[in-house]
Amino acid sequence: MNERRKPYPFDQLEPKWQAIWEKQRAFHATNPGEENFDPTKAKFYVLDMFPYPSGSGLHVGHPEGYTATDIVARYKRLCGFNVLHPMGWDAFGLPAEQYAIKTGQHPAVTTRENVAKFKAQLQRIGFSYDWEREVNTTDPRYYRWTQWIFLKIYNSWLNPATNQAEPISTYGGADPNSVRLAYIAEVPVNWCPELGTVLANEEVVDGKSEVGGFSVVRRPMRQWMLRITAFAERLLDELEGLDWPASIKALQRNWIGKSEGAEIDFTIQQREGRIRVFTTRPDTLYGATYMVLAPENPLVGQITTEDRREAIEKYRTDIAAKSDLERTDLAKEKTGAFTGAFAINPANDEAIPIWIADYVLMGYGTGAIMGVPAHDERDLEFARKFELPVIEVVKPPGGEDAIGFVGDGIAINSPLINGLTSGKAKTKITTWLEERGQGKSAINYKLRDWLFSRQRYWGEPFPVVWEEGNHRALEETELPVVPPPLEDYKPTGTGEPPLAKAKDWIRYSENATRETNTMPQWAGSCWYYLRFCDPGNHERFVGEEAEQYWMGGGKPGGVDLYIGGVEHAVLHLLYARFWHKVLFDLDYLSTPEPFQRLVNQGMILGEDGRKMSKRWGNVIDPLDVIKIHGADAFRCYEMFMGPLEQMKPWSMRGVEGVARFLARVWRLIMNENQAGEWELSTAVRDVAQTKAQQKILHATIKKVTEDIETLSFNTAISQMMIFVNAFTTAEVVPLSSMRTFLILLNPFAPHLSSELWETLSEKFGGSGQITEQAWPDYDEALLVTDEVEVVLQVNGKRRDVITVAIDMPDAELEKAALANPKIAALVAGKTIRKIVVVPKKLVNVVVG
RNA sequence: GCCGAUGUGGCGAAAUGGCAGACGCAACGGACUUAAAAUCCGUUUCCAUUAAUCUGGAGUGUGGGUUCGAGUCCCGCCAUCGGCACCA
Repeated sequence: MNERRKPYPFDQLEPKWQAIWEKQRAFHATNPGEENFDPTKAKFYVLDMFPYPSGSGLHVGHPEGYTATDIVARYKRLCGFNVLHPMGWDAFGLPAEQYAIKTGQHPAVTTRENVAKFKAQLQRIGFSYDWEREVNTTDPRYYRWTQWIFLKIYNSWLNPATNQAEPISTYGGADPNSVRLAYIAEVPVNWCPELGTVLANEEVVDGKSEVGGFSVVRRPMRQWMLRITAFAERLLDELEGLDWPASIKALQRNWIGKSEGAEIDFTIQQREGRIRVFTTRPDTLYGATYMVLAPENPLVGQITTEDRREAIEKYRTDIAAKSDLERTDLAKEKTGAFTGAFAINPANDEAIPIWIADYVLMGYGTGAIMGVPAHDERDLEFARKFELPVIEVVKPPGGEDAIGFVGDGIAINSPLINGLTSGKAKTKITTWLEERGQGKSAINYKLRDWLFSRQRYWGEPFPVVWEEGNHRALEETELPVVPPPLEDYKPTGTGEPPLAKAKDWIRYSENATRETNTMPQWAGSCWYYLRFCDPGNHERFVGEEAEQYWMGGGKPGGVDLYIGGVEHAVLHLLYARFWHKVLFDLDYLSTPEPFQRLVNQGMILGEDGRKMSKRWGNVIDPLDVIKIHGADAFRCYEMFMGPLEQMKPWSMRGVEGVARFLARVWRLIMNENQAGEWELSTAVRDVAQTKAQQKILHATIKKVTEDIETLSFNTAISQMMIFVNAFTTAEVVPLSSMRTFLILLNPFAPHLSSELWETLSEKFGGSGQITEQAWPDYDEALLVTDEVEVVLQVNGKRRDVITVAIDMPDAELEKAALANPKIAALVAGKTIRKIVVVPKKLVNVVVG
């Protein structure tokens, strides 16, 4: 009912300091060449994954990572670094467009409103972003350069000789379009006939459209593709040197999906031509008793015999009607059909039947496999279903059953390689095939080229026009290509993008029309970290000097710390690395990798332990928390909950606990007078610290410093609590202890510490705000005391503890232990086998 | 199935191979108060035992191992979570 009294006036001092910081440009990072730039300072670039500004505003998950980076940013500034800590908006996307379809309101308007809301929320939490560097991917001044980078990609190719992206002009072949890093291809997309539109994968749930639940089919359409597969090997290799979580590296490795093996050519019986298969187990070639083509493989029509044609066509039609989900259902039985044709196994010249089956995918390898049922689970299942022969060709090392054994062993029933281990057999058979022109070693990747076009309105238009059926890139001077205003954002229903409705806009010239597809949402986020280095540059996507300073400086270079959610583990982080490498090859960038150190914050669950969602009614709004406890308490609680990377449930009680801690800090320095006003406590005096106070202060400096470096914010806060607990009972609170402590607290609770710092300065003097101070050093010598507690053990079990001089020699410690009555009693009558002495820690007496 | 992560009090969690449970929440007891809130002080892993805050034992998912000593290192198993999934 009646509002509870605030434990300290955060509702006044927090907005006060936020206004001061903004007015003073306190967190503005200066670029080389800018006024006040200090070349003696080292740079530190700490970055958040910028958000999509949705209509519902922030939830408590967003500020978790943001608070972590803010603490690091504030800490590094106090340590004397020139810190780049920016924020922006990844604002192209579906919700704004769908809202536009419903209401007719232009997505730009919706976006502007949402951005304002997000920004106000972030500012209320007191993040120290350099707002002068704010970027928005939907701003023409931004996406002009997104389009410019597309032109660079379009006008490049990967030269196999150098394994680098080079301008297309260095390509000597006849058809440059066949090697461009951006190209056009007919690829299957998710087409929803009911909605009359193409859907992104994320909009398809269980084979149905997310909206309406209509069925979605695969349909080939003309699409822009980016040749990311050309960089597969480098994306894989250069992952190694990055300071990223092992799990994220594993996810990317898995996504790239490198497989080493061989391509083997099988001739077709009584017919011209060959069928090429990819296998990771060329050593099992003698066990290949049949061959399977993907149903969509174009060879199927050519090789099928007349008597089998009807059955094959029926099978292909059935498969085409199936959704991806039905097709990949692992629980279902294997299906397939015999083509009537036979292939010749190059190892033994035996004829083996050629089947088609949907367990072979057109999109991986060559769309054809050799069936080795004895040593592949899927092939075995298929062979059993259709009664095909099973020949064992690998003997397991452990003597288990050879049929169904998929590991490495010894080759058998394989004249050329009998007796060899699987590894050696692979090499030998591959060499043998190579000599006869029937195969070669090969590497395959699961990674596919990036489908880069969308049939959407609210995205970056392509800087491309079409002339007589050919695509042509625009000149850089023609950028930005701005989308036309539309009255109706609905999909056309024909599969043509909404931009196709803008008849005037499409007409580029007499005989050229504009590309009407737009880029996917990932485009803008592929390079935003570069734009932050120099957001106002009108001449270049990022100035050379700025790029070299922020991305090139420092030891490995790049973004020094990047924090964000795991959901971007593969897509955003892989796409951005890809673009970065293209630009690096083309000499626009200083480093081959964008993000040196990556950390994923764990998800924050609701108080009920479930994922926060409207459905469960367990969503926490940061502003509600801030209203009751203040932004500093909110920040500190987010960090105190547990390790940053870990998933953890929210607890309002927990917030109260942290708020109590901050109130204790306040009351350590402030006192409430008779009139109910806060004034500086008379206990705070400019006196020397006691030895004990000095020790705990230095222990706190050490712990907080180390914990910030390792992002262990929860234990840093614990230590500060210990510090405060130790001082609450003190009758005299030394000024110097408080000043140092406030600097340590500043990155965590910037408003409170700023206010208290100012109050102390008013009374005792002192220069500058807390944000202008230097991070304190600790003195290791002050941490040691004259005496230490040494644990006494018998056979590894703690029996007593004694206090001794810190420098007591081992021999004396041993003596003291044996003289201890408890130890003596336990040792009496037994043989002492050994005595382990750990100086300053323990003595362990081993008896037998 | 494959890959990855995680298992510690009533709860969130701490612990360079060296006193398991720091810090916080909750709970209980006390001080202050007419009362409550707030604040401050204390207790709080479990079992047994005790007048006791003594004392003894057990204890970090589970079974082994290495070690004077293991939450921590090694091997096997179980459970939970996340990702990928007919990728030849």
